[in-house]
Amino acid sequence: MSTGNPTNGNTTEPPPGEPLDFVRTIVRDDIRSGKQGGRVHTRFPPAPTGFLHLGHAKAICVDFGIAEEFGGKCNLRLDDTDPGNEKQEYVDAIQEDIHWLGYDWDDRLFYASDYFDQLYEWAKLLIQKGAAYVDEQDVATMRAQRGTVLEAGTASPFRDRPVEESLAQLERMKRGEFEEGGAVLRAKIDMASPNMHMRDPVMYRIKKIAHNRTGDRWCIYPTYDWAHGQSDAIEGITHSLCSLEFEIHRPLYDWFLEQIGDIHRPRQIEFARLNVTHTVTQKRKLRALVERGHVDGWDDPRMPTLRGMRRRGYTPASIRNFCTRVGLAKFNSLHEIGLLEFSLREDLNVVAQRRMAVLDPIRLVIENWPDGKTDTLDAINNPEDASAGSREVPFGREIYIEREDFLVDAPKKFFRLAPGREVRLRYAYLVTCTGYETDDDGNVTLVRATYDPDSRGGNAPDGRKVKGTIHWVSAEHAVDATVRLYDHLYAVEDPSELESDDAQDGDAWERGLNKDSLQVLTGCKLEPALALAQAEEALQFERKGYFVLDSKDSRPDALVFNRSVALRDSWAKEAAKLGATS
RNA sequence: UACCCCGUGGUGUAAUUGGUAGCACAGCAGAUUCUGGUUCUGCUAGUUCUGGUUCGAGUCCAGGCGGGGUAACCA
Repeated sequence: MSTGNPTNGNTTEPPPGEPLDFVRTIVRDDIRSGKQGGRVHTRFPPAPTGFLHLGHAKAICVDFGIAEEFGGKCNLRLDDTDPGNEKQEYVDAIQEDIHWLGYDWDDRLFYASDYFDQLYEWAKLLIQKGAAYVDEQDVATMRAQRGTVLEAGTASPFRDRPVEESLAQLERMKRGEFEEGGAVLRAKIDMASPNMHMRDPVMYRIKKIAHNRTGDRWCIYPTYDWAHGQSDAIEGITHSLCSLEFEIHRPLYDWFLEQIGDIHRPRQIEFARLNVTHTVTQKRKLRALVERGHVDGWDDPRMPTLRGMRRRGYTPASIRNFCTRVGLAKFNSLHEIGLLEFSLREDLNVVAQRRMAVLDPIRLVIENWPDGKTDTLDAINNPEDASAGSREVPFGREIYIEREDFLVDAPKKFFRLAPGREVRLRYAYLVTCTGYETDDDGNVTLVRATYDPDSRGGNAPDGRKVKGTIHWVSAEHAVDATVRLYDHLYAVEDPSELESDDAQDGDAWERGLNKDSLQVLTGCKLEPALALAQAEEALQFERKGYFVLDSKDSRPDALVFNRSVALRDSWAKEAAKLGATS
């Protein structure tokens, strides 16, 4: 997948043709004009404070994708400047998930903490230049002094303390001689700036917490603003791509680099983060869903985390394709989840092995089939891929069919089984319904039919047309399984709309959850070949959807399958119309 | 309310930089089909508004309207 360009050193060629999004246009123009020596070097900088989700997938595709397309490189950098929330588990998971998505950083795995020493030296440099100072006020005071978006802030009494004093106090901060919150290092910029981030932002704060990588060597840690741009500079990043909310940080990003002076100057470019209907892509909200038990964990198949989607049966290609379809812009957009589902079906359609599985079984007895006789029929594994070959499927006198494929009183357009009607059993025989039985409540318990002995394989001997084909599973050979049907996490299209109104009710968005996002079906009847299903093997249960063996809960003697996505169902639309008009 | 960013069919995203508004998804209609799947064909539908510059404006200018972001020692 790598399109690296080692022979060309640091010269790169823009990709040919095709309209480019605004970021790629900038990158291409920079290459053409020779900026950054024609080099492209990006980075993906996640904080190791949670698992990667669909929103990250977009950023990964942008960061790694652009580097790849232009023959450049992309670093993986763990932005570990907030010890306490960071965990090694996340560091490992992030790497695993990026690899799974299909990207790689070679030997360029970095941590912001790799630069703590350099950052400290630069901090002293800024103090010496009179561009930073140690402030010993408490948080609340500083907050009050910052002013508001409407009013200018006021200067800290420490703002103009002597350079030597700040230098000495910073050293004391580093040695742990202050309590947490006792002092911070601040950039000296402009307390009246209309941009709040320029009102003497904090560069270092004290946290007496051991760091995942640096242990207890430090008790002062750089803030995002002080760490990020400098890390980019150190790594020789050319284009530092991030989301829109950092737009207002850009003046600060540039200011720090300007102050340091003679170092590499990356360019920050912001683009819109990914929003998808019927789900959320914010770490905070996903965490709440897990902690409040609305889902079974970060890898619940309903979660838009990469791990959840993987378990659900999403493929790396489908996610990557979705991300390129979604595009890159500065407009805050909300993408239909249908596009994600389309991307999944598109990929699965060509790779999934077809199998037959009856999810809501009802017995069908073929009255003229000899008792005890078993036939073995040939079934195609994948009509989209001849090389997938075929398999054998056993057939007998009693089979299971889908409850919804039989109707006592069927409308004309219902091309399935009903008294007196003929239907094809996929890859098997043509059968005609001769009757049915019900229980006391009127529920159908059994369907009776006769088969046409000359229709083996499913072809009518006289060429008569049989419009309907239904799937089935031999009762004698059926394998039992639990099947989990997943639907959208949220019933509402845009969960973010729920939280806006009432500030008191910060968790209002949870009320938009889809109560039926998980439906567990037990006693499903599968064809024998499904007993051999492997984790992450793409499967299509014919006429029902794409499924995958659950990688966590399935056992050989208690199979569990997850529905990745349903098939498009034009009959459902038709049926809805019929229902609506009658 | 201040500052910054952004407004193109239902959704999202293009338009050779001032010259025929294209593509994908969704929707609708039809064809094909041993999956009501797939595939194929056709259709519906759009430049936020008002002025200005120009032979010509989605594109440039001014103003309005609308949406988003920003007042953590999170990133």
